[in-house]
Formats: sequence, structure tokens, C-alpha cells
Amino acid sequence: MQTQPNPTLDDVARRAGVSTATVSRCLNAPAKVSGKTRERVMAAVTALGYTPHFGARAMAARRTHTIGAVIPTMENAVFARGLQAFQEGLHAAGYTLLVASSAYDPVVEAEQVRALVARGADGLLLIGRTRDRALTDFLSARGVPALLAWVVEGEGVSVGFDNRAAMRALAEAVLAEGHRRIAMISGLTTGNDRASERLAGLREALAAAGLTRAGLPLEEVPYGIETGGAAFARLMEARPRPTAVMCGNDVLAAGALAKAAEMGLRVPEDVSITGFDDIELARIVPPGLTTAHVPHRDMGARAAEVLIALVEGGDAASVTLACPVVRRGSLGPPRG
Amino acid sequence: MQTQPNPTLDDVARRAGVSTATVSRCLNAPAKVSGKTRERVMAAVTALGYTPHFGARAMAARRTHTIGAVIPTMENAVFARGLQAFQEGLHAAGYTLLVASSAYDPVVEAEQVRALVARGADGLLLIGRTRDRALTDFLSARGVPALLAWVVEGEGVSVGFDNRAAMRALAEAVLAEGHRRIAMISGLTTGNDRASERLAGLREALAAAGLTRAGLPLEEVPYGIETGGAAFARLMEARPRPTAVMCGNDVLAAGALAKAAEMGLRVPEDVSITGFDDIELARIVPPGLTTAHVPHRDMGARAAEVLIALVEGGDAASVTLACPVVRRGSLGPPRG
DNA sequence: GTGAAAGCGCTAACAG
DNA sequence: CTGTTAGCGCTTTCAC
Repeated sequence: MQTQPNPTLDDVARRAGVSTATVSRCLNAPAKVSGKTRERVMAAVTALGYTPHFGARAMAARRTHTIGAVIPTMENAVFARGLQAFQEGLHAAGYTLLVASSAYDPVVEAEQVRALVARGADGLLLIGRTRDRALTDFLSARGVPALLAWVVEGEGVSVGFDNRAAMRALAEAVLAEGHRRIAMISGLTTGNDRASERLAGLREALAAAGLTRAGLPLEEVPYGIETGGAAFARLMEARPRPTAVMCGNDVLAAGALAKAAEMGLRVPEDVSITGFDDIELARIVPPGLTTAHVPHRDMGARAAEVLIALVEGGDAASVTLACPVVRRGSLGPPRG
Repeated sequence: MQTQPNPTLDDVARRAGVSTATVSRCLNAPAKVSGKTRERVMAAVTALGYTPHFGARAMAARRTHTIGAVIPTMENAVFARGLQAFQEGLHAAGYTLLVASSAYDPVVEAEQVRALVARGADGLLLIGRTRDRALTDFLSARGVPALLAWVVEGEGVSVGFDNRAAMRALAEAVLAEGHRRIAMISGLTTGNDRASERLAGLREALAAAGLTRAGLPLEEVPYGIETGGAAFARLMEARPRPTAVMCGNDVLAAGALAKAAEMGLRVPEDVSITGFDDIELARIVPPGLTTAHVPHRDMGARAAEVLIALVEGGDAASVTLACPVVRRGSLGPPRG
């Protein structure tokens, strides 16, 4: 199997003694070719180490079997995990995944979307809902279906969960323990609907419990363990201290937990802490993090199904997944 | 800005009243076009919402400004982090990154490499060194440069670190504390040179300390917190127990640490535990993980520089980064 | 069942 | 500085 610099359809055709059309058929619709010709062609293909040129193919066929995804960052485990499942689902169906990241910047996101469309993406996976009208217009004009994940969406098709409801349920669990002085460490809410929905969910629960006037001590910080820890320390300077600190995600909560230990505060005796996502970390940081379980892998797998259906012309219904509260050691009743 | 279904170069040219060549120049070499024409063309471009068709471009220009990367899995934080930096570096230089994952399977990896090459990748980033001769032949025949990362490589160009030396240094630190009964929890070594090199590094250090005949209690397990914990429990059944358990990566070590807590063993008084990678986790799992610091982000950034140099025709030298031992609470002298 | 030929949308000489 | 003109490698009618 001597690999030649750049074997083309033509080279294969010549070697097999047939026309390029026949080679093309062998590759795309083998049934339309006689058995013996097919064998001869396939032999030539492997002999030359032929790989069809994707660009040429895309240009001639106007289908690429490629799906694009734009995520905020690969450094966030929740996206990494969901995407891995998504890609497995696509692969099984013969699609290829192209990933781009936006660093949470809508401008970059728009750029990446255009880049993926230019590359011939048959469909797109986008995270969250907050985005420019121009972008959605662009996609619909181009006829490229986009699936929104990690949220529930009114307009388009989505595969996700209700961030607000999940946080409300978690807050209700905290309230049920008897907490009344609750603080929150939120991720940055600007342009991030997941973060703002979670915050809104907590506010709703507090309002429903008649705690509106108490006000909600709030820190809004970038994603990270360190930032979570620092925010926690600031919140704990208040007197009286909050008895429970709810965090917008598990990573912030892990930071809070670590900082609490550093400050000599016992969890949950001195302060309860909750997270959101239920990543592996939540199980191993002592005393275990009470959190909302987001089924990331499942979401990725379902997203693959739905997006493929969309791309292949069928309609598809949105999917909303449940996010049960997972109780671990970090939540307990307040003291006294 | 009315986006038309599928604006082409031709549409833009017609609207701007110029030839397609001029539009092409505006986009690729603006300096070669007069100011006023350029303005007119750019206006037409935005008016139509034009995006160049990637496939056509690739076919005509035989350059794609695209780099492909095949990593074992996106679910592993070390690759995610390195890749994020890599992609930032590429982006700054006007390149786009295509990511594919192999699930640690060489067959899948080869498939993905071919897919990326077919898509016109100008260069490739590959992880580790163990791979099929046919694959490297394929790449060199196609003239696609490949950069190896996460290892130091004899033959090709690489940007990485010496897994063996780093583990040896870590083991020497453990030995210096006075440990003599050392066990290891390794990641799967089959087809994974990073894992096997780390194991070899430990063996070298033990041999140098004259501990050859003691034998090395060894568990080889898949990546994961749970698997690390289970392996730890098995190792601790030995009598006498090992006084130090060295792990092939931080995630396995985190599992070991959690399991130790669960078993009522104090770290480092009853047993010392070390990791490898120095991910965020290492800082937050109590009492802090002693580990080898791998400069993932830095490696990604350097990889981008080197690979671009390679792609653009220059030669480039391999880069080897240092992996200093980071001491945290999980390592102490053995009892007695 | 197979071949010939016409593009797909873009770039890159080469003229002007 | 700008237009003309060949292709790039593949798919897909349309004939045979």
C-alpha cells in the first residue's frame, strides 16, 4: 500500500480502468455498480491510499455530514462531558463534529458560527439562549438548523433543562432545612442566561417563602475555584453571617468549601453550601456537595438525536430533562 | 442587512459592480485594492451577509488555515486545558482548530487523522508517541506536518515534557522522605506512552535506590476517581501496608485520597499519596496533593507556535518543558 | 451498468 | 489597480 502524494478520483479511475463517475458511485452508492467493477475500484482505492477531498465533495454535493458546536469553553467540565456524549452520538450516525469555543464572548460566538457555516456545517449546536437577532436571522436565511442546549427555549428547538426551576427546587430544600439567612455566589450573569436563570430561581424561592425584604447577599464572580473561595470569604464577613451559601455551579461551591475549611468553619454545622451541576468534584470534596444534578451526558446524547433529525429534514420536538436535587453532606440545618 | 439564501462571490461582485477577482482580493489581500473599490465591495459583502464557501476556497487555494488535533478525550481536564490554550494561540494567528477525539483507541485515532486531513488540515496535533507506522507514513506522504505533544519525541518534532524524568523526580522526593514500601496506581498503559513512561520513571527511581527486589505493588486501572479509590483500597489490603501510594495522575490520586478518608486513614500520617499533572483538583482536595506540575496551558501555547512554524514551511525545534515537583500536604515521612 | 460533460464557488496567474 | 480565464476534485444529470 504505497501512499502517493495526492491521489485523486482521477488517479483511482485510471488505475481501475473506469471513469471517475463510476468511482464516485462506488463510494457513495455501491449498489449502483456491478460487483466486479466495485472490487476493482476498491482495490485501487486502498492501493493508492485514496481519501476523498472534503472541500471538493462539499462543493459538489452540498451536504457535508458535519455538525458544528460552539461552546463557551472546553475548560469547563460540564461542556466537555456533554460534548463528548454528543460527539459519540454523531459519530455513530456517520456525522463529524466540529467544535469551536467562544470564551463566553457573543462576538466571538457569532464569528465561530459563521466559520462553521462556511465550513459547510449541516447543523449547529449552541449553548444557552441569549444571542443576537442578527445571528439567528443569519442561520435561518442559510437554512442551517440550530439546536439550543443547556436551556429550555421558547422559540427554537432545544434539549436542556430548566435552570430556574432546578435552582428553585434546590433553594426549597435549603429553606426546608430551616435556613433564613441565605447568600449566593453566582457566576457572571452578563450574556449568560444559565447563570441569570439560576439566580432568578433562587429569588423566586425566597420570595415564595416571604423572605423578600431580607435582601439577598450576592457575589457575582468569574468561574473558578479561587474566585468562589474569595467570594465566600467576603460573604462571611457579614454579621450576622449567612447560614447557607448557594453557589451557581459546583466549581464555585468547591472553592467555597475549601475556603470554609481554611477559615475553620465546619460544614454544615457552621454554614451549609450548595452547588449546581453535580460534576465528579461534588462527590469528592468533603463532606460531599449538595447540588442539582444536571444529566450532561444524557443531554449530549439526546442533542445528537434531535439535531440529526432536524438536519435530515424531519421536525423534532424539544426535550426537557429533569435536574433532581442530590443531597450530600454539605447541607444541614442551621445552628440553634 | 437582508441575508440572501446563498450569496456567492459572484453575487457580491455583481452588486459592487466589479469582477470576482477583485472581491477575492479584497478579502485576501486588501492592500492590492484601491480604497474606494474596497469600500464598495465591503459594503456589498455585509449587505448580502456573504461568507466565503470554505470548500471552494480550500480547493482553489490548497491552504485552509486549519489545524486539526486528535486527543484521547475531551473529558480529561488536562487535554481540555492544553487545547484551549492551543486554540487561543492558533486563533491569534488566523488559524482555526478542528478537534476530534479518539477515546484512546488507535484505530479511531487513525480514522480521525484521515478525516482531518481530508478536511484539508494544514497541520496536526497528536498526543503522545505510540502509533502506527502506516499513519506516520500517510502523513508524510501527504505532506501534512504533525506535532506531538505531551511527550518528548526522538524522531519528530514535539512540544512536551519528559514523563519518565518527572515521575522519577517525584519518586525521589518520596524516597527522600524515608518511604521504602511504595505502591503505584497507574493509568492503563496499553497504547498510552504517557502512562507507561510514568511507571518506568518510578521503577527507575526505585532501582536507583536499591529497592529492586522488594517488587512494586501495582494497580493499573482506567481513568477515574472511582477506579482510583478502588485501586487504593486493594493496595491497602497488603500487610505490611505500603507507606506511600504514587498515582499516575491527579484524578486517580483524588480517588485514593477520598477513599483513604473513607477508610479512616490519615494522610500523610498513615499513608502518603502523590498525583501527577497538578490540575486544580490537586489544590483543593484536602490535605492538598503533592504532584508533578505539568504546564498544560504553556504547552498548548508553545505547541501552537511550533506547529504554525512547521506549517508555514520553516523548521521548528522541539520544546521540552520542565515539570517541577509541587509539595502539598499529602506527602510526609512514614510513621516511626 | 457505465461514461462524458457540466458545473459547485473560489483563487491565482496573466494580461491589460 | 482591475478583469479574464483556467482550473482545484468531486458529484450528478443525461446519454449510451
